[in-house]
Amino acid sequence: MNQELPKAYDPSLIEEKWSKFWVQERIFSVPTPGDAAGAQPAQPFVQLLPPPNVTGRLHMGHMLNQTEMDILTRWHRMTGDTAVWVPGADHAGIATQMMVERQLATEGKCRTDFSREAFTDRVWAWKHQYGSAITDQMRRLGASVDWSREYFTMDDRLSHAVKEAFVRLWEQGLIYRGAYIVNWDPVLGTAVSDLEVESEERAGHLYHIRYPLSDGSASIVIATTRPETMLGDAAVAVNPADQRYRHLVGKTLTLPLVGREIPILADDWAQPEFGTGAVKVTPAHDPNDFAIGQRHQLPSPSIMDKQARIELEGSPYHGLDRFEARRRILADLEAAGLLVAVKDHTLTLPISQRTGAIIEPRLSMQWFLAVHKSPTTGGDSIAANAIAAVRQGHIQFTPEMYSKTYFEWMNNIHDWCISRQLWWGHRIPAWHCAACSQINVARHPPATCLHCGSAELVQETDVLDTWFSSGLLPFTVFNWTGNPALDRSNPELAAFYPTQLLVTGFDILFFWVARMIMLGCHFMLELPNPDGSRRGLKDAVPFRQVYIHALVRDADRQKMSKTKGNVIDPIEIITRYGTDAVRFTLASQASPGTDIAFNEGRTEGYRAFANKIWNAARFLQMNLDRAHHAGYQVSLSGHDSVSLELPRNTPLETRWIFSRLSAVAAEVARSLSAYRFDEASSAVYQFFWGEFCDWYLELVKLRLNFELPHNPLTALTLNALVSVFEAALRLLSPFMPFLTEELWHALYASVGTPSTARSIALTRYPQAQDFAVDQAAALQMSTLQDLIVTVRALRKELDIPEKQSVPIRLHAGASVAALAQANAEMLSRLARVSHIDLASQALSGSNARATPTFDVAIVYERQIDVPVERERLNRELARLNKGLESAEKQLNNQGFIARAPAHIVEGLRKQHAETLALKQKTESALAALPLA
RNA sequence: GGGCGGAUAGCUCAGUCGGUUAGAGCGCCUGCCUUACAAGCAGGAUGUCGGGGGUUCGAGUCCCUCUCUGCCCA
Repeated sequence: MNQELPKAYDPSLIEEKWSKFWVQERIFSVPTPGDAAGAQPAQPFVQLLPPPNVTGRLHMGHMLNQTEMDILTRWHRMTGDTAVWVPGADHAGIATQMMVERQLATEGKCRTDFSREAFTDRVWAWKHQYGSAITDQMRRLGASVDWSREYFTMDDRLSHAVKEAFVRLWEQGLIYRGAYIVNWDPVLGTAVSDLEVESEERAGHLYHIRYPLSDGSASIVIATTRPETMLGDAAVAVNPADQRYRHLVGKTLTLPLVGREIPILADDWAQPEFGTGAVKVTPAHDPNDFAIGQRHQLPSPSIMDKQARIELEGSPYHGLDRFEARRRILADLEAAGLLVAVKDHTLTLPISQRTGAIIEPRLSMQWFLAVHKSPTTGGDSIAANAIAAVRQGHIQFTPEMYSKTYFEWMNNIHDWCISRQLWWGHRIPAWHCAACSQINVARHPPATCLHCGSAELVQETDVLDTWFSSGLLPFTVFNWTGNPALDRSNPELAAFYPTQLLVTGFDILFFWVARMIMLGCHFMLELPNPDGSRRGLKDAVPFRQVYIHALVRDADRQKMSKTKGNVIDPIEIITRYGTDAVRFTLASQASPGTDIAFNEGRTEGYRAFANKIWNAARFLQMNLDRAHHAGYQVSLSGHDSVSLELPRNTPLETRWIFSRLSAVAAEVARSLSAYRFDEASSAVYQFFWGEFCDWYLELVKLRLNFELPHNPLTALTLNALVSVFEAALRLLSPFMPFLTEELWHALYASVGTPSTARSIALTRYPQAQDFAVDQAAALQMSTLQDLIVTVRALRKELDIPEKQSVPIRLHAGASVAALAQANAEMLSRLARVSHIDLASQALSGSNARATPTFDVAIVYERQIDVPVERERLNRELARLNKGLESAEKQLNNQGFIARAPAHIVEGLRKQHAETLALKQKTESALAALPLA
């Protein structure tokens, strides 16, 4: 042995070392497969890390996501799959631009002080300086990503692919430009998508304003919550069925303060019961009004600029902020006697997710992706394919209910506004011709207009929505070019597309997951399968499985938020407890569909678990040390060749522990394939602590005897011990990669053989079939455990000092009796039993306990606490009676006997008989209690 | 308003196809410094499965209904 392990587990001493080792040694790098036609890599297991914003800091959601992905990746890698986990970061247009603008603000500057190029240079500089913060944090989590494949969505390679995708969509007639009402964020000065808008209820007012008829004969009172928009009114609408206004339809009104004449028209949109039943129509500043305007061919005068200031040359309100304009207009209307009423009204305001500004619906020129239209090149629409891919089961959601959410959204999806009026992002590859005003969309800047030949071309200033580029990632990270010849011979696409799994939070189900499905199905349908056959939806999908994970909340189940101040910083908590303990905490609570209440108490518990394993390793180390001194040769032959044939003289506990190992391996595999991280981690925890440490290590102490130089039992046990521990470390390694890596190397060092791999992560994951299973031994061990636990409980009750050994009397069938006698050493060590007397009669009385398989009594003169014992027995009796009652009720039911399956009836009969026997014993024990 | 969930021990959650007396972790109580580990060991207590109704031989589990509660969309 080279180095002794410190007495207590200290994660800070080992974690940095291994996270550096994994990265520097490129342990998780997966080489590009040789060529597309060549041998496929084993079974691929490919995942994309949901790219964090380059501006981001690691939060608990990331940590949960990465823990789950890492457990699955390490597990698949160890089962022999080609596990590729691709990391990267998102340029996050809006967030990053805001970050840099804030930085400029501290220097007293703003974006418009710079040229576009100078500004984006600043953003790049920012990115180079701070942009790796989140990926640096990731390394501390032990995420086994392939860093050689790391990307940034603004890299040249990806930018090129984004441009290509845009041009192709344009060529297919799926991208159009037009003036539509969009959600305008006046702080950012850009359009944002519906998904980036949240709604908020606020107390406001409903203003009733009188609009006089142009002929002066009458007037109409309209109701509005946004009176300033009246400057852009194009009409007043009333419901065609509304008797109050029917006679006025077709007449014109004179718009107060403006003097423009506008028509009164009939439209179903006007609800008679809302306000006064008459609504103003402002097509350029309200999506519903825009629709009315389209139906009635109204003009749509725009009255606000990009900062939501009134933009109306010659008007007294020109240049005023929208809310200032509102106050002035209301005052002026009131002065003119036209403000009829002001009523309290709760209104739902659209709020920009990013800036918190009130969204101003604004008519503007934007670029859209048509999702319901078939491409001119043939095939189904983007939405149709995306729906079909899930409907036909090519993509499966876990939990399954998210597919409903997905369908709900996809079935109601609108064309996607993909343009943003930002400077940071992928610039739309379009050029406007100053001569003929036509648009030129091209892969390279055109010298002259394709339509009129003019050289007066101006490049489009808009950039693409960030989610457009991230929606392409499942194929662009594998070097998709859009060039059919190149893509057909691209070995990475051939080997790694579709990816197997996407693990992410529900918050980006629409933003990202749905967009990847839409764009993936659309583009990859064009590319033939690696074997040259035509690709169907089944293989065009970007991933086959989607696992939606839960939200990490605080210990009181509150959502973490900066304003509440309850945000748990993963790095801070890792520093205190170690990464492995935090990972295990998350895994142990991660079951599909359930939010995680992050409780530090549990993390403390799992740090104790890590410490427990650490100390088990020290125990092994100590014994290996002794073994070496005593001249024993211990072998740890290989991580994937545990002997399935145990030597004939293998003691019971070793037969048992191998059987358990096999069962736990099966359980972990079953759980992980169902994303039951909670069950998998609990199975490993239970095995390691509850079986390996609590029982096996204690029993092994009986067999390790270094007094005699060549005790075969000692030799055999030592070899089994290191094999089991080594396998258990492998079993645990996806959950606790740091600890297991350290101890695995230390174990090989202690044994004195070189380790069989550079990292435990590259060894074989324990499989059920790797270990000898001995059902008989398992059953015997379980009986002995019962006996030991029963004796311990009895001792406790009799208040026998822990160190004092006492004899027992045992009444049981011949095989159980023989088993106990044959393992008297075990009973002696674990239950301090000095001697076993067999009894031919059933044992009852205050020193005895009965179970279905045996009765046991302790020979000890001290009297028990009679009232306490009476209470316990009565409780026991009540429990047994309850069971009997329930069993008898069923057994007396003819319907049950006739209809229930035979094994159920048999089982119940057997149980009834056992319970009855126990009841009689309990009753006589009760009767035997002295009256006190 | 539309859609989707949830309610089981003090807390956080499991509970498979409806099947025998409903489980785990944490917490709590009692005893023990036992040569790997006090970050430990041993033992123990804890339930009207939200209320009501129905289906069934049998319901925590399936159906209806009510109450409370969370989320998404408009």
